[in-house]
Amino acid sequence: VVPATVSWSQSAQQALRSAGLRSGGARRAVLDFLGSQECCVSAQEIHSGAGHGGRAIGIASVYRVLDELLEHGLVQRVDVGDGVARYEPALHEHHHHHVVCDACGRVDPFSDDALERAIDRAAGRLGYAVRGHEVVLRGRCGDCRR
Amino acid sequence: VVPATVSWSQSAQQALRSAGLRSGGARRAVLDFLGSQECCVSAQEIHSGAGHGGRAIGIASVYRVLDELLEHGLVQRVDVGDGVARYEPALHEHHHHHVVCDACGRVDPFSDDALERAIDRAAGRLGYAVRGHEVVLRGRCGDCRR
DNA sequence: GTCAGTGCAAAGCTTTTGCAGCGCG
DNA sequence: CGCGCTGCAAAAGCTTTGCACTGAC
Repeated sequence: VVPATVSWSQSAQQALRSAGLRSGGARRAVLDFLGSQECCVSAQEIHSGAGHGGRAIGIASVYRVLDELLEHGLVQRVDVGDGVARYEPALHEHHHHHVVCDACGRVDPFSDDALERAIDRAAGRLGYAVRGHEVVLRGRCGDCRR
Repeated sequence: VVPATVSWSQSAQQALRSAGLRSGGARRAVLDFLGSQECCVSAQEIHSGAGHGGRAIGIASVYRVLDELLEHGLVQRVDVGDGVARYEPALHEHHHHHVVCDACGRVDPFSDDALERAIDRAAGRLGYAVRGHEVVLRGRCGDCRR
């Protein structure tokens, strides 16, 4: 699935450029890092994991880039209930949700087509123009059940 | 639906007592306030809305009581993505989820049986012992669509 | 009388904002 | 070569913790 992730950071960069935004080092570093991730990551993880040319980027830039990406619908914010916001690329081909372990904090992705259909049907019955959704399951992971 | 909410604060109080916890003024005030709410409320809202005998309760007590309630499964934590945690009584008869307006921040509850069934089925396929879940839809409410 | 519960104040975290300077287009 | 992007540092929330005191049992 490497091709898909690579193309996300590229198409995201293009989308921002089309929106009239310039491309600086910090933004490129955040895009590259996010595109290389399997699942959601926190702002702090992006901060320590992303860098350009050996130099670290400012934490403020991380939050600013994430804000832009959110506004353009290029990333999805994920809130698993531990007080830190996580973010992941909005890949429509690999749409998924998350299970969180109450004991160790581990987060795993999962996907389910029937669940998606049920959500779409429920969303249609509300007085909202629904544009996105998020499902979080909580429980104990295999390791913590022992 | 008043009877249901009244009984929640009472049964929650009883549950805590059974767990060997004492019953102080702050805890009773938080329980009464939570039981009287229609939907999820933030810790700050509980702090300003709950009081006992004309005296306000400390914000620290609010968080401590919420922690106990969470540990005993008596409240559900709700995270709609604005950075503040919200809480509501865990009423198994009135289980529901939330829609959030991206524009004005409004939060509305909704429920859907087919959605619940889809979640249960999906949860059964994971290597987790799933004990709870949360669904958040995002979009524009009727007022903000104009 | 003992010890959990409480309130206040201070500390800890995540996230936001102000501002001077660099660098993309 | 102007204006947006960046980094640093300070500020702003929300939430947690320490501590002395109150009050439930």
